[in-house]
Amino acid sequence: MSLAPVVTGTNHLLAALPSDDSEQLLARCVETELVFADILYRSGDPISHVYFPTTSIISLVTPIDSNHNLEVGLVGYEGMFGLPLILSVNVASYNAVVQGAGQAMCLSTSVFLNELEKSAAFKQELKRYLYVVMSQIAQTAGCNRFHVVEARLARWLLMTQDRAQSDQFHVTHVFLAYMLGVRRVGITKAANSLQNKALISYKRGDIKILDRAGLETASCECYRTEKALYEQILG
Amino acid sequence: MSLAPVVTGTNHLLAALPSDDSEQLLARCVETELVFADILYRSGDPISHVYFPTTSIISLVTPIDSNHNLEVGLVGYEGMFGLPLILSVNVASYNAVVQGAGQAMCLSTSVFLNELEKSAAFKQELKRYLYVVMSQIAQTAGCNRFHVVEARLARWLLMTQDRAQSDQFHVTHVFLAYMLGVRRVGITKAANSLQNKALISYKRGDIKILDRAGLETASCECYRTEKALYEQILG
DNA sequence: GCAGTTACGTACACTACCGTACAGACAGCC
DNA sequence: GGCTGTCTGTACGGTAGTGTACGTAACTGC
Repeated sequence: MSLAPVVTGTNHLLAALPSDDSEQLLARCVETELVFADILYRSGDPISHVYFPTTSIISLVTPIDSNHNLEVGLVGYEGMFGLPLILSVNVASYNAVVQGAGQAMCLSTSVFLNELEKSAAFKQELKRYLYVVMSQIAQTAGCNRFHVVEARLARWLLMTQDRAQSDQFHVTHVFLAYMLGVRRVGITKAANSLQNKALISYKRGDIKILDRAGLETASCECYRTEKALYEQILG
Repeated sequence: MSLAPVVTGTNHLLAALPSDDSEQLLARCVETELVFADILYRSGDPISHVYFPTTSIISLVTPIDSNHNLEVGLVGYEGMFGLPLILSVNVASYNAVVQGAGQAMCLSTSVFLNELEKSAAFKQELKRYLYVVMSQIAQTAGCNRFHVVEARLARWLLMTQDRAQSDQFHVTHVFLAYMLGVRRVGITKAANSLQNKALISYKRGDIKILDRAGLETASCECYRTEKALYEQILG
């Protein structure tokens, strides 16, 4: 999310710590490979491990009713999965789906809670991150309510590009439809439109961002709002 | 939210504390009258006071873009306003609008933070409440995305009835339209439909719940989901 | 008692999205 | 080459919602 150049393979929350705390913490982390489309947790599950993505991306998806799911957040190198633990609740509030394969730093719950008590800076950092996530969920809520599919798709692509740290990544229309809570056909139309405007190109799930600035124009203002909030609170 | 009878004029979060903590805290609270339609805070404002409603109701409304606002949460005697402070962030994430006039216990931020440090039970209670609110926001997000206006209206009326602790309260179609993020006319149609089914009656803003069970059937399952979560975490 | 304001009802053309169905295009595999 | 599964494009009727406009009823105040 930062505009500063990012070293691939680091997690911002961990990197922002004082070097003492950071070294101690990293020593206890296990670098883990997250596999595309894996479901790490389902809403209601007890949380046994937390994840700090470095090159991977995790989607937070909330089940609404028997027919519907909706993505409410995206976690990449700028964030973490396992926030309920900060609130002393050991229950996942959302489904956690691996949306982009890659690496993540992994800690067991007990070790994580231990480290949390040891480092005030760490705790502070994560509390602020939780605040940002709360705001983002609400923003996403409204975005899903008011904005058209094409704008939401553009926003999603931008957010994913930020976290993928690459201008191309793999994601099919079916997957996007699931995330945005629309029909696959709705994505096909919107994606086609973005492609006709030469903002993106795609072929069998391989999406490439061609014109980032244009995509920002095509997206709703939610993208900028979210980014600004992150900078304000954690920048 | 509890099914047990509720003494009007108490706040659940405060009442749930050990009697020592509770007495200490109540001694520092100032009972305040909240006026209908007052905006206590706007998103981004620094938080100078926190509120624990007893007979009042506060709506959390998130501004989405220049044309749209959306209610993401409802705070009555079961909750509080001022949660960001628990995360050490002194910035309101949402607009706080008085949706039901009445009393609330009020604390200045400094006193609140002080009390928070003094009582582990208080802190624990509020962290759990924050967890519930986070989940509810996501649920509301999806509800707004997938469910029809009539079902959402029914849910809103039920939630408000719980918090108003009365089967009648005052709210106009315009106000409801603002909260649910739809046209006023959309509310008129939905409300009319509920009235024709003899579930509610209304006249110039005075709404009366006639058939609670029927209203629960007419509402989406989100109402039950939310209630169940609250019981599970804070019951 | 009239005027102004507030609350609710109805009507109309329009749009985004839905559910479903079907067909073409491409990739991997035997 | 042909088969199979995956991914994308197109098509069609249906619906819940939009923006706008206008009308009516009820309460409020001078």
